[in-house]
Amino acid sequence: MKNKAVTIKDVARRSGVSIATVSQILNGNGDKFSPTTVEKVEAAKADLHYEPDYFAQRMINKKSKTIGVLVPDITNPFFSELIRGIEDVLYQANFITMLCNADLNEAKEQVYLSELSRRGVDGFIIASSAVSNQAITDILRRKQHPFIVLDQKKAEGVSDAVLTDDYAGGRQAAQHLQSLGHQEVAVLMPAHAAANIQKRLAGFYSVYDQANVHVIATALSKKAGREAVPAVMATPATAIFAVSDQIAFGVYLGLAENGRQIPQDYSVIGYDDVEMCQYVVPQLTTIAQPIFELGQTTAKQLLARIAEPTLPWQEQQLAVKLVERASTNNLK
Amino acid sequence: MKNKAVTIKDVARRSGVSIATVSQILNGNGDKFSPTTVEKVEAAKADLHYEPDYFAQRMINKKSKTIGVLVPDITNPFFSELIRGIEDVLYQANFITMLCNADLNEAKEQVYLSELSRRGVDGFIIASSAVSNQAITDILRRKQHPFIVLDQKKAEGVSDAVLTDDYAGGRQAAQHLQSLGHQEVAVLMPAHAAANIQKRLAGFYSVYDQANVHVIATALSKKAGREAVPAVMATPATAIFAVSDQIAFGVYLGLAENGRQIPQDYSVIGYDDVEMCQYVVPQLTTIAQPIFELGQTTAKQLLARIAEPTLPWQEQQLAVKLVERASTNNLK
DNA sequence: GTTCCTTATTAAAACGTTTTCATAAAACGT
DNA sequence: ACGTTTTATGAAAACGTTTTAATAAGGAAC
Repeated sequence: MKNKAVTIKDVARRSGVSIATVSQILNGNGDKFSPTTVEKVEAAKADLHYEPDYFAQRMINKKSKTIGVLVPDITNPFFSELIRGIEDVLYQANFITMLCNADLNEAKEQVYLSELSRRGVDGFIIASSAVSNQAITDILRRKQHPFIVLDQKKAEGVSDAVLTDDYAGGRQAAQHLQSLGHQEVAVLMPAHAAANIQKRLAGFYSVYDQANVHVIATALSKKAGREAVPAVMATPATAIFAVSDQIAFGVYLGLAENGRQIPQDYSVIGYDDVEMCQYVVPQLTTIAQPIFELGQTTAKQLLARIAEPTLPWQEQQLAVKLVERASTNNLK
Repeated sequence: MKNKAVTIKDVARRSGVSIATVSQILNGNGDKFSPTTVEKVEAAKADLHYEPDYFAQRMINKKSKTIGVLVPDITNPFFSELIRGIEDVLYQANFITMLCNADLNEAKEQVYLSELSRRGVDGFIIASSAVSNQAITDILRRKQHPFIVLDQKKAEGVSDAVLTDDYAGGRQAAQHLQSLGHQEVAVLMPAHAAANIQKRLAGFYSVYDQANVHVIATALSKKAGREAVPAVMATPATAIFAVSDQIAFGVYLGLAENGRQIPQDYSVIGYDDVEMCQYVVPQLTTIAQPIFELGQTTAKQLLARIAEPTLPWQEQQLAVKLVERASTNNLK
């Protein structure tokens, strides 16, 4: 606590010029000054280890080259992969990303959102589904923060969005199972699922008749997947569509505990294509979302909006595709 | 962009008092003012949706109630669980945590570190092993930022630290394998491992003779674990000690690809006890680190240091324990 | 040698707060 | 009615920058 921070005044004093001169030179306008002056200032800066005070700077330049990312749960590999994609483009654009883990806690989400806002981030990426529209509207819109909501579309024409084609994903899963000869199938998904997950079910219904699909309410976790197994076994289903790989991993355990084999007794298909799918035995057939690319696209779009705030709202949709591995069995 | 931010002046004007009065009242010193004044100010604040400018405040109050957390790879479940623990205590203490993912990239790490520093975080938790001592010394120490390095001890008596008992962990793994009758065992770990991982090996050697352990250089990833399998099979080992669960998961796949069964052909034991261990088939026997608690302890210690910067450096060590599941086989 | 550009530099204002100190008004004691 | 204390409020300084407009000094032009 002894070193009182070195300020621009110290640099000015040591190099025998005014603070205005120091500021100019240090901000790249050095060509307007004589070489000797420039050199003196540079030297003084180096000697003193001077670093401009961030807060003082921000009082003038309102921009911070930072963007805030809000995710519901960092533990979920989907989000960690997503973040990788986001960081990939943000870092290259010299933005730094501040990540907040809302931890499935809406209050926390609010706190982080307003905190990031106060700290002058230049924009937000919100992957957290719990954020109520109200919170978004209140905080983000009033402060006119550029933001982009990811992986779900709450309201039309009111913000940018990047989505994946959930309907097609659900449809492909269904088509795959049907082509394998499964007549009755169980779908594992949350009771009050976000819009994107609802669409997966809708896509599924475009192939299977409602009478032949058994929807079982399951949270988006391994634990919930495991616990859903008895309910599945109470139906005539021979195949299971889990709307997230996490659920599917839980199902693996649940099935094993009940002495059932994958894919002989049950075919299972997941959703997301998290890295772990390849390491589980048998390897998990799943609907692959381009997670990394989703992050990249989102970040790019946010950057575009920051650069050009008056652009019309834009909505992008990324394709998904079936990745066939070893967890589904042909009944024919 | 039309609404120029509302400042304290606007509030003062609207409520017919001075800005000093507004500031006092809004900072909880309202009892020094007449009730009517207080009420006018509160009303004006509400009407105008006034929020004090963060940067202006920070120019005065140097504290930010934020701590920066640097991790090497958010994708790794070990770190995501750790972060959960950290956030758990930080959030309760009304601190907000800013997470930066160094992405195994040392340059990125440096950038984030200095960026967080500039932004006036009150302290750091550094779980990122790539940070060179040099960087820590330069940035953190010069600025006198409280910080704590996690999961490794680079230098003695130079900072706080929280560790787990890696030596005991390695030892327990070895004892378990030995008690099962394994004579020759393979250890999968990085060639230039961090200090904590080296200790696991040391602990292992306290049980097994060096001649009977076959160390195979393996990065800390699933992919690397998978690729290490042929090398393992070239040794007489009947058991595999992977220094992280990630590696062990890779080994599962690699063994399956080579037609070997766990635990009949090979016993495998992991390290960390990530949630996924329970979901893999067979369930993975592993050395459990108290990951969440590790995060909590670290955060608490940092908070203690911030509150009392002159405390002597403190070092805590947490216990680990063997969790026996289904991936190890008794040869006797 | 006066006028007029350049060129190199700086004084001062601004950013939006918090805090310290002074002051006016009211209340009190006598 | 007058000093004294208390209460309620505001003026101004400070935080550390960036930016704008002004100034001094040097040439060049005539």
